Amino acid sequence: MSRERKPAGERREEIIAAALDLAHEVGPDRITTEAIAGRIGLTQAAIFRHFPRKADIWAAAIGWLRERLSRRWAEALSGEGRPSEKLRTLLVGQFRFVAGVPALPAVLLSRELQAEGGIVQQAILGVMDGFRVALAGVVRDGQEAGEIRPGLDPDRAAFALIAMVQGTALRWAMQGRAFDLVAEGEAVVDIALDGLLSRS
Amino acid sequence: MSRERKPAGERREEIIAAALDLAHEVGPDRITTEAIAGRIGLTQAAIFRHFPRKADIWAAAIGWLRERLSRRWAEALSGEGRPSEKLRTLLVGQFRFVAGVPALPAVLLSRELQAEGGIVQQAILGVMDGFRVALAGVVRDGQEAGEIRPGLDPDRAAFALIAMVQGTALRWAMQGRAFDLVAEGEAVVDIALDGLLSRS
DNA sequence: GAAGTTTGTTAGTGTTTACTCACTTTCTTT
DNA sequence: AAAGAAAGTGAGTAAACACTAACAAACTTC
Repeated sequence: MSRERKPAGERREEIIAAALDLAHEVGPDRITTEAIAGRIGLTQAAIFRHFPRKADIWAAAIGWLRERLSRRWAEALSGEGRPSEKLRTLLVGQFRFVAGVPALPAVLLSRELQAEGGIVQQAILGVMDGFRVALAGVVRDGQEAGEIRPGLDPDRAAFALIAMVQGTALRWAMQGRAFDLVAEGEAVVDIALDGLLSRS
Repeated sequence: MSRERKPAGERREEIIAAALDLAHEVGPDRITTEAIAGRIGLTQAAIFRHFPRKADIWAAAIGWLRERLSRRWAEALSGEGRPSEKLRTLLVGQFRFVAGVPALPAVLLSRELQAEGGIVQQAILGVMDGFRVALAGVVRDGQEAGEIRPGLDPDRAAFALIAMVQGTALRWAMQGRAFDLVAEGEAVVDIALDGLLSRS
């Protein structure tokens, strides 16, 4: 009495999407295989045909996020524009991404993905560190171009900027996504960048 | 065969402390009443003598945190010093607090405390908003004293500063508390405040 | 078009977990 | 010292959950 039958790749995507949706709605640690199955119209047991263990769903979801994030950064970095403009693009892009995957802040803190000996967690941290290095590079470019205050440690500045983005996303998550994250994010980024720029 | 017997108030404190410890160790949504009981040397059933439902433990824990946070802010605000110094004290104080209650970031995002119709969540948001208003006030003072750039919306600046603090705490939590939060926090705060100050 | 593979179902199983109940032991009050 | 309240124990229950096993129907391949 199978209602619908789809190729495995497609079903895996559906399962990952459902998991991320549910992470947003009920929290990453509250998701059951039953809920995932229900959302895409399958029985609970069918999930295990595609992911032998529940933790594998998280590993796959993280991989999915990782890929999209890296691609987005690469695009922004290879683009044209002055360093200060690039910085803004990169940071605002982060807000756009989080707005599209609202579960992200909660997922990052979830212990669910410390499964498999924290390998998944390590992968995330690696991606984030890549972003930090990229940001620091742009800050350095900006200093050489005379656009950004010279007496500033680029790495520290990158940490501060990332913290601002993530902190704003955290507040957004805590307030039940009650405000427009991208608009608020732009305002915050503008204040932060203003502080970093050389003043004439 | 009761090993030890303590007055209810004391036991409640112990339970709250154990819950916060465990939230740090295994994550807020992974805590079991069994684990709490084990940590303080009681049987699981004894927990329910002090908190009829598990969610009540969270409500109490949040109350505990709320009280300490408010007290800390009040002290910093009533102190002496120029506005920029007060800002620094307030922000660094936050890092000290989080370092002392490392579970905090994860607890804030946990769905566990959306129990009781989100009343607990509302309380948290209220406290945080109080902090934001206080910060904005100090920023305004700083502007009037000519210490802080005038063309700046104090409320926005307060949001940005809080985001920086919370974002740094988030990173600290994600990295398994692997660096000295207070030291890192001071560095980040210094960069942020530098950006806000009037330059001579 | 038969054989094999892939994707799904139904019906479980063992474990974990919040919570209850009847009873005991310690502390307090008079 | 007796009575009553407060704090704890031991044993259990129902529900929820990840995961399994045996079978069925749909695609693929030759």
